[in-house]
Amino acid sequence: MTPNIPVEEQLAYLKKGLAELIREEDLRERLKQAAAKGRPLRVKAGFDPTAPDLHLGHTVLLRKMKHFQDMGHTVIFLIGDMTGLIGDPTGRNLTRPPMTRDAIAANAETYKAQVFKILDPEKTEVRFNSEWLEGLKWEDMIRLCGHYTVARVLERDDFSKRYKEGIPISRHELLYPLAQGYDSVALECDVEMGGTDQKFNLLVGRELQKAYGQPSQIVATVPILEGIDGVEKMSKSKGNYIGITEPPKVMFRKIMQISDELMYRYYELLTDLSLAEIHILKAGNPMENKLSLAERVVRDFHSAADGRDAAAAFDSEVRKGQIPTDIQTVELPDAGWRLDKILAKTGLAESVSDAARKIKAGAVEIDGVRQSELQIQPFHGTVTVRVGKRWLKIAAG
RNA sequence: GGACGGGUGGGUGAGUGGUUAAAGCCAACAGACUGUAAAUCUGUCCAUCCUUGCGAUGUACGAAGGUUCGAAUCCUUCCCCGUCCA
Repeated sequence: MTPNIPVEEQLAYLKKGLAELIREEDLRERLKQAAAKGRPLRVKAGFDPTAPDLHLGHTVLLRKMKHFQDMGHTVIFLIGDMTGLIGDPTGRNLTRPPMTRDAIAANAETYKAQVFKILDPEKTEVRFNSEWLEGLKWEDMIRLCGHYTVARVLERDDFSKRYKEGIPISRHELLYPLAQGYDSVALECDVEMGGTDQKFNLLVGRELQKAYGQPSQIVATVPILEGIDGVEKMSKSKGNYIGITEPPKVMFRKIMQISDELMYRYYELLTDLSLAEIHILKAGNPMENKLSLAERVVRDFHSAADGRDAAAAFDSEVRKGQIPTDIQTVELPDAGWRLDKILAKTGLAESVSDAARKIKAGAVEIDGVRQSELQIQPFHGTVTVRVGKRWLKIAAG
């Protein structure tokens, strides 16, 4: 049931941090109806089944979904197992192999474990779009396609760009927006959310719902979070992401790596601080602010204790240059006393060649002594090896 | 079905018979500097071997063959992609 929160108050809360809301009037109206009938709104957001590793970029959206839950509404976490077959438009022409039921189920579990760090499980429906898409017959498909023109699909920015540049577009990709729109029809969504890059697809949902005799959903987009490089959007394939299941220390360090400018953007999109509060922060010490952001993020996805520990570790290891306390120990592999081979075998370097390069570059230390030779003196007991920012204890047998 | 054009290293993208393991740029990785931020500068960026050398060997420019002392570069076949015409 919807708690009795005044509509205007809900609206203000939900609007905060949105990139765009189409249309505000409609949402107000819908909220009123919901309140009058005691029926929570159905708010959908779709996710790709092949990438269950969520990163901070996804959490911008999840946070907003949570806000709808806070207002008593129902959130539908939709896993696009059918649309996932269509694949990533920016990728090569590799057709995605159909996922097995088991794989999809496993991914779903992984998703749940992650999203419920933010979402309230009680107010979340987890659904799969194969539930309705799988059963569509040719006739249904034809009717569905009949509701949308090719020209309109090609209006989508990335399609038109690819088309102009002669980059292949396969026919099935054009189905993606329709399928996603149909999801809204099947679920009778009141609101659909997504990143700003999803705007086109979200709008298709509005049109299709109309075509199927339903009121058009409200579309709410959230800003796209830049990756830690500060340039491209955060994405796993670009390697500029911070995964929400990454260990506290890694998470912390990655945040410390971002530029000062990006830091405030992260404050805006990844914390509940108001714009006014962030504005005040900007007058303060950037280093302190960044440390505090890093700790805050770690706390959100791990625990307060983890946040403190990560902060302490950063302070001692990075700022004071002390040796980490949690270095793993491995047995000395059977590689003779050639340092390059030892590094390769223990995974400190990608290959023997890579190890040799790193040694030459002066990135390798044993017990604090920089190494420049491949051949090392035999040692007894355990030594501490550093390669760049990676540490490992190696125990001689 | 026809006529053209194209497929190069993680990504872009040069290179049309010979210091080309393949320019430049981006990413990445190290080092310096710093707030281990960013920016900047420097170096590295296929693998293996050792005698660590501007060393040797192997592998690499869609795939398979062929021509040549020598091919990413020429020829043949195949695969894939785009454009135009039907």
